Order: sequence, then C-alpha cells, then structure tokens
Amino acid sequence: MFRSHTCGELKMADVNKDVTLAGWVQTVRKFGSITFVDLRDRYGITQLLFNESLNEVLDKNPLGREFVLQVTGTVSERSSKNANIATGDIEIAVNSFTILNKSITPPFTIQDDTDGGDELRMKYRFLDLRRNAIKKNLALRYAVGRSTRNYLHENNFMDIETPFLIKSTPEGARDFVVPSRMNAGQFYALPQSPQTFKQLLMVSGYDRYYQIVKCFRDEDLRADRQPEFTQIDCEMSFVEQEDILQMFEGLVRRIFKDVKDIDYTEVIERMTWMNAMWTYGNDKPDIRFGMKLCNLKFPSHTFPAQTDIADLINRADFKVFDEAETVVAIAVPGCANYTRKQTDELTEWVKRPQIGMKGLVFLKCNEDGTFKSSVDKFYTEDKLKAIAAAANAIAGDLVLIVAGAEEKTRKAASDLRMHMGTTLGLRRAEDFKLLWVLDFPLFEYAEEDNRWVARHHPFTSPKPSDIDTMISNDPSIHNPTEYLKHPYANIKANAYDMVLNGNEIGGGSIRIFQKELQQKMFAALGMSEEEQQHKFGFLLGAFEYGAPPHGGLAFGFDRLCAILGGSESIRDFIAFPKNNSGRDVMIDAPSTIDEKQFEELQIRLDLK
RNA sequence: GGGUUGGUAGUUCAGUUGGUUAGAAUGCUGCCCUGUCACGGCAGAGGUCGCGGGUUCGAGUCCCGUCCAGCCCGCCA
Repeated sequence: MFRSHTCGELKMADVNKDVTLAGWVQTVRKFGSITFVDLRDRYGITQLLFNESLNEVLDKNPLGREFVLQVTGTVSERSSKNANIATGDIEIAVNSFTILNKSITPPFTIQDDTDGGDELRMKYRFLDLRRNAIKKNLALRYAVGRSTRNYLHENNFMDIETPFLIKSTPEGARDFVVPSRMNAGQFYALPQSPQTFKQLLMVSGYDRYYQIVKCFRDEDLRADRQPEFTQIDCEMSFVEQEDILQMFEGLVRRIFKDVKDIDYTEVIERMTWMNAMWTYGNDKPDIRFGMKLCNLKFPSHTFPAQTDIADLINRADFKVFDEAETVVAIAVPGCANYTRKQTDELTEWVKRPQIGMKGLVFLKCNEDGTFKSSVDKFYTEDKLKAIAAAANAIAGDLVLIVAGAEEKTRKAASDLRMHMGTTLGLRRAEDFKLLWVLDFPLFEYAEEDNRWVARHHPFTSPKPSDIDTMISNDPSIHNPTEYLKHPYANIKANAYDMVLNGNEIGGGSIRIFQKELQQKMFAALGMSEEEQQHKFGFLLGAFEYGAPPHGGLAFGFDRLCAILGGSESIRDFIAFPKNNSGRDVMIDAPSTIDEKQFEELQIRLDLK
C-alpha cells in the first residue's frame, strides 16, 4: 500500500496515529531549518512538517510543485490552526519520505484561482483537472448521473446500449461520418441521438428505456454546445404526454434534492409555445423575472387569439411604428433615471449585427408622474401614458420599444429582456425555476426548398386533434408567400421542452406509432416512397408488427450539470472538452491520417 | 458564412499623441529565515510585442492581409 489515508480525512481524533500519505506537492514553505509542504490528492490537502533532522535530506532532494511524494509520519495537533481547510487542525510530523516522481514546473498554477488562460488549461487539461474547481464540477456531474440512474432504476427503466456506428439520416443536424473499410465507398454516421433505436426498443416491448449516452452533431459550437455531448435519453410505452411530464418532473425534483439539497416542491409552470412567444418572445423563457413583452403591434396571423391595440401607436406620423410589422415594448423596473449615455449604450446594443435593430425607442416614466421619451414630438403625454400603461410600467420604470419585422423584433425584444435581466441582477445562478413549454408547431416552413421541415423531428406525433388535418390535407405548398394559410402551418405537435432559467435542458414528444401516419409525415417533409424505404424502411417495417403507443424525452446532461453548477459554459463540466473549432488541443485532434489508412479505405484525399 | 473582443516575459496583464534601454504582478533560479498556510526579505534570469506586408526618419502603438483563441448571429430534426 502506498498510503494508509487520503489527504482529506485526518482530524484531531487521529492525533498520534502513524500514517502514510501519498500525493502531489502543492506548495513548499521553507523556514530555515523547518519546512512545511502542502500535500494534495483528490480528497484534500494535508500539511506536512519536515523538522530539522529531515531538512538536510530535503536540501539534497529538493521538492518542486507537483512532485509525487510519499511520506510516513505522525499526526500531530498544529500550534496554529487553519480553519480554511478540512484537515487544518492537524499536520503530519514527517519521519521519512520518498519522491515517487518528479515534475517539471507546470505552465500555470494548480489553484482555485489559477493564472492559466483557457487555451493553456485545455492544452494541459490533465493538470487543469487537478484543480478543485474542475474536480468539484466533475463530482457534481457524477452526482447528477447517479441520481438519474437511481430514480430511473426505481421506476423500472432499463439501461440499454445502442450502437454508435449507424446510418446517416437526412433530416436534422449534419452527421459525423466514419468510412467503412470493409464496405469501400460507404460510410457510417455517428448518432445525433439514439432516436430510432429507442423507438425500436419500444416495439420490442422494453417499455421503459433509458441511456446516458454520447451524441454527435457536426454543427458550429458555442459555450454550451460541443460536437460530442451527453444526453439522458428516455423512452416509455403506453403513455400520454401527461405521464411523461410527471415522470420527468419527478426526475428533475430528485436531482435537485440529491445534488443541490433543494426541495423543489412548487408546481412546475406550463406554457404553450404560442404563449411563450407572445409573452417572452422566446420558446425557452427565463421566468425568474418579469419584464414581459407588451405587443403594441403584431401581424394578425401570428397570434389570432390576441386583441390588436395598434391604434395606440399608429397614425402619429412616426414612420418607424407606422411601417413596422411588429412593435414590442418592455418595462424595465426602476431605470427611468438612466442617463443619455446609458440609453445610448442600449441603443448601440440593439443595433449590433447580432440583434440587428435599426434603433431603440425609450420612454421614461418619471417618479413625478411625467413622461419623457425619444418620440415626444410624435406622441402627446396622454398617448405616452397609455403606452406606458399598456406595457405595465409604473413610475420609475424605463420602457424600451423595438420595432421591425415580426421574428427579428420579437427575438430582439427577448434578447433585450434577457440583457436587462442580467444587468439588473435578476438572473442569479443559484435561483432555479423550471418550466414546461408545450404545443410546439409540428412543422416549420423552409423557404429555400418551399417545403415543410419537422420542428422537433420527423417521428413526433401531431396533437390528437390535429391528426385528421394532417391526413386529409395535401402537404404541398402552392403559394409560397401564403404558406401560413396552409392547414399544416397550424398543426401542433405533441411535444414538450423543459426549460430551466432560460435554457432548454430537455425536450421530447409523443411519437408516431402507426405506419400510415409516419409515411404521411415523411411525405409532408418531401420524401418520396423510395426515399422513405431507403432511409427509414426498418422503422416503417417495425411499425407493421404491433408498435405500441410511446413517447419520451432527452435531457442535455452537460448543460443540466453546468446550470446546476452555476455556469454558462459546459466545458468545465466535461473532463476532456473540445474548443470552439471542434479541436481537442491536448491530443491535437482532428489530425491528418497516414496514406496507408487512405489506401485501406480506398479513399483519395482531394481537398478543394 | 457573418459580427465582435483579444493575441506583449513561463503565466495573467499594463503599455500615454508613433519617439531613448518595452513594465508590473505572479511563477522560476539563488541566498537568508523555527510556525507558515497567498509566508516573508534580498538578488537574478526571463521578450522575434501571433505571423506577413505597408505608411513613416522612426511602429508594440497607425493601415491592409492572414492565423489562432473567446463570445455572439446564422446553424444546431
């Protein structure tokens, strides 16, 4: 045995015990003839005391940071204690030591507040992983995984592995492809999700399946997106939407309890997609704070159930509003005293290409009951008051108004709302609020191909009440400019997303389980019968042998961990992540391969 | 594909209006130090200012291009 104890467990009760520890040298503090060494391992840090007699040996064998050291000694009470670490009451009076391995000087400090930048930390990830900050994140990830497995196991779910070398599918994200040597000229694809396999398992009767599984998508990356990521993938048979929502509310509550010791007992709010877009301009709203959208003007077809209040702003000779398709306001609490500089900064913020607005109208609701706006010359004080009232602004609020094309403006209003929420400190990392978004549209219109694409995926079932509409109508779009009038535009999906603090953490749907409806779906997406057979013949075939009604969902495991850990970026919740360009800078992948490998694959490289 | 911010010592950064020998902190090396725990003190080493081109008497600084990294938009069924 290299050690009798870890570096995190010795306490006052262990005083006078003879122990052997092994770990890495965190710091060396020399005081003439005595030396303190902090020894670190996965469990903590223990202070070692090298006394006068050992110091001479130490001088001949000097220790450096990250040396691997084994020491034997006696646990003793410290004369001055350190309340900051768990073992701070004791130290080890070292009798003998062995340097198990040396280390060259690390390129950055192995500390909570390391001096290393992201790029360097990624290149030396094996050193970065020694840091507490990352260790804590990986421990949290492990805890989320354990909690998930326990809950699903207790609820009769069975973990079944599905293959990674599968078939490329046309819909959805770009596939990562793998050439087949034994089938020259043919390629596997890595799964974007185990979707069809878990549906086949339902056909096979494994009525509660789960897997914590890697998925692969060859798309551009973000702080919260990696080319390979992990999903908690679940599927259930003989269920309706409500059964699934309840089962996985239970899972999330269990995770909150196990991992964060939070009793999330409150009712999880539910909102239709239409309502989310109307109220927040966003299909994954952060509902921890207000600042709801006030729709001053909107195209009649987008929200048919809503009352038009455009008269409030129209025909005031203010061209921006008169000509805009959509005008949306938000009331920012307590910001009426914003200076010209601050409002100018907000204007610049919405004019950035990422937001793309032409400008920003603001209306200050002063504490004294007066109003001051950037459109004073177009609107009377009474009108301004009415607009402020419509936006639910009270004295002291700053009303921000954006105008333009529907989708862009709604998104800008949502982005502005989130921006102000962050600015005002209303988005605290340790406050958690869950939300279900329901009734997504089943289809989206793809202008470039003049056809429908599945908003979720092509296996999603329409709402039961919309099945008839789907079957009895021709999906083809004869008049592209009026696609919104096509019956398919209004079909709602039996799909649901779980949203946490403005992040989509999971999503799923009740699936189509009848062959005919699935074929209708494929046809609606512009797939010929031959294509359907070629790409999904196995699924259609399986549906002929008694497929049960089923549905499921998948959680984004990395993202869920990051949010629970209070981070926007998922990278530090993944042991070996990739950078923005999909590179692993530690192992330097991707990389070129040998000519011999190309020969075996019968592939010739001909880069454009 | 686009926007934006950055690239200067091992590391994290500062660097004025274009002007003498490019600085700080930290890390590293050496010496001193018996109670530190961000130990302290003294001394020292350490730089192709990402790369290429241009403007200029003179460029870390200005211009053009390019590469790399971070964040965002598009994209992500």
